[in-house]
Amino acid sequence: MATSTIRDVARFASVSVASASRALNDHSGVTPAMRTRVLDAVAALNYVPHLGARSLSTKRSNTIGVVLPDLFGEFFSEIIRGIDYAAHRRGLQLLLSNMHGSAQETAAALRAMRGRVDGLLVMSPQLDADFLSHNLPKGLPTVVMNGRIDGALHASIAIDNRAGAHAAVAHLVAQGCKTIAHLAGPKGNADADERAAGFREAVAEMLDDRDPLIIGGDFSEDAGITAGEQLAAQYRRVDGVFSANDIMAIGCMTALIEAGVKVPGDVAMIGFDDVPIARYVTPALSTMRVHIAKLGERALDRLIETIEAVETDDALDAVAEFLTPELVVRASSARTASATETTTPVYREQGRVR
Amino acid sequence: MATSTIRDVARFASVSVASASRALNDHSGVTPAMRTRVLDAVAALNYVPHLGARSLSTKRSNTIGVVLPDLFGEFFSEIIRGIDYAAHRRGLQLLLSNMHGSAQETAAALRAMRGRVDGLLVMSPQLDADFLSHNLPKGLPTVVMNGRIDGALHASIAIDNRAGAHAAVAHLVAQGCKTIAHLAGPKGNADADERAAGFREAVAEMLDDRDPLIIGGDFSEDAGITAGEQLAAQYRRVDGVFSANDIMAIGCMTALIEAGVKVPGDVAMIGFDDVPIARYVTPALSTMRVHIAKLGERALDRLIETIEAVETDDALDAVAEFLTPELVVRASSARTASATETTTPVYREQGRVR
DNA sequence: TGGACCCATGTAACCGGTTACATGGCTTTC
DNA sequence: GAAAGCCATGTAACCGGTTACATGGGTCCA
Repeated sequence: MATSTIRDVARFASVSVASASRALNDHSGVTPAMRTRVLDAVAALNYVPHLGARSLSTKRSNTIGVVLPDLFGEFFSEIIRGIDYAAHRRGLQLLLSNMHGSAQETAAALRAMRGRVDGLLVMSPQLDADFLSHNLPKGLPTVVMNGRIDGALHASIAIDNRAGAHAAVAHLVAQGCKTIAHLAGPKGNADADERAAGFREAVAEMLDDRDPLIIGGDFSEDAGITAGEQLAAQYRRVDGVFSANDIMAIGCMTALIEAGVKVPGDVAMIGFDDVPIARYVTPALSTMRVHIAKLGERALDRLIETIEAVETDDALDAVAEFLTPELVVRASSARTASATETTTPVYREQGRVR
Repeated sequence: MATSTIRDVARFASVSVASASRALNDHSGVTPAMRTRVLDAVAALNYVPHLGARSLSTKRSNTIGVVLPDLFGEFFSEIIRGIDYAAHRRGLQLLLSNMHGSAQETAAALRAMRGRVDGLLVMSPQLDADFLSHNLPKGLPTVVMNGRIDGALHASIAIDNRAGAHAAVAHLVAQGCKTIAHLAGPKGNADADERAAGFREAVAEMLDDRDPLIIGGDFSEDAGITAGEQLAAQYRRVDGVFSANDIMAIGCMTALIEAGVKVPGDVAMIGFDDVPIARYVTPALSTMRVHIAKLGERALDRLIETIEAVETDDALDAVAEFLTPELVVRASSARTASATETTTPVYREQGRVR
């Protein structure tokens, strides 16, 4: 049963392919009689349009390319969920391409999008602007999530990591912490680097500490455990820890408690991201909530704007947009009697461009 | 800067389009001189092939369509991760289509795949076989994950929910439970229904209980909490709970503990799935581990086999394959002194066809 | 020296849609 | 009653690749 084409439909209905096409796409100027003849033929032959062929001639694929790095669980699904939600609303499909590994592979993934998508969503905390702007197919509308394209060549949307770090430190200080350490993410990761930088600024500002303890990590639970063991062996030095992500914070907390250090009694702990697990650990983890799904959703919305702007020849300037994380206070940092599990928006600098 | 086509490349290099195409695709019978001329032109014009056009003429898209229902966090990302891993190894891309909502929408999503993918991976715990086999584009190799296509029209791969339920009950019985209740998933969901059926069989067999308590749920945490409150109010009746998924088990546990019921002292608890959170709650949750990523990976592998079989005209019979969940014992069910956090494979019936 | 053969290259058809333009039958209008 | 105009339909070109087949120059051998 070879699948049938529009020419089969036309032949079966004894009309021309042009008429068949017009009838199928609800064009004006088609007789009702014609329409039903074509539709009958479609039903009889079980015809399904070949969308690849269609997009070749219309230059529209109704598909958005999504290129993501290797992401740990929740982050990945949440961002896809956000993108998918916005795409679905518009009847768009998603062509997904994870880039495990090398820059070369990423370049290949990017080129593989040419001619299959109407626009591109790229997330690349590891790659620099040069590489991207050199490898993105020209003429393909693109929105960069969470990277650092400084040249303003492309629209971008990112998490305001600095503001998040400031808020986290401010919270710990408000809880009475005097010596705060930072559990950092992998070097070279844009988010991790910015959180560390924000931390440095904040402790310098609020505690006049210009040489704070920064423990290297890689966003993994094991790194958190190692850090916790290290801290426990010398814990007198710190009374607060700001971790670059939740998973490390959880590992660190586990190790500290295991070693007899009280959390939050001896050391207050705060993470970053608000992954679902954060709520379930004991003590529940305070964190800077990043609305990841919204990041994806907003990115897709902006991509659509960009695509439409290109179509109408509007020049749309490639502004950077920021999503500000939200402070979520839970038990792990609650040293004072004040309420836990409250979320306090801080450092609203939406729209700020660096 | 209009993006250039292969004809531009050919013109620039003063060769024919056929030669350009051959040089680009490493065909045999191309002079080194010719190859370099073409490659130079490609570099000069910054040419990137239009993959949509290519797949139209080769009838190969190197893309796999993935149609999933609305899935809660970890499950979604894990299955995509598995599929992506296997796809990536083969240089394939993924065209993603979530189906929120109606059957009609799902049908649309399925047709939208025609002409854009080489094969289809469909997951549909909610939809029945008739609907699927009626709406899947004919002639498109398909593997159904986790659904119930009984007609053996398509290859399928699913979780052995019955075996999982048996193992869970067997474990609770081994822990000394005499009266076990089931916290069920949404009616109409194939997985949920099978887990409930397996539970019924198991308690009838092992405890001679033909009318066990089954509490309705919908896979959400809230449903678990409600169930826990209900149980606490009358908890003398049960000393073990088998929940159809982990999230409900966690909600249930929270509510029980809140109400002063000891877990596992008064009531032993076991879930299903082994989502990451299971390890982190207190007490850590025993569960039937489903290797979700492997499900996706295996599904893709089988799809490739199917595609290759179609190409070589081999008849490949559409056998159903099952993945057996693995018992993971943690604190929530540890009433005897025996080891916790051990995984014991049980009910290995891999390859069993119903 | 000429015919057979090989092989690198070119010409043009094809994949399956869409759509600009041509066509021709009908109504409208003087 | 014929010219003008409208509108439903058909013809064929086009999107950007691949590839079957034609072509023609060079080598080999009788």
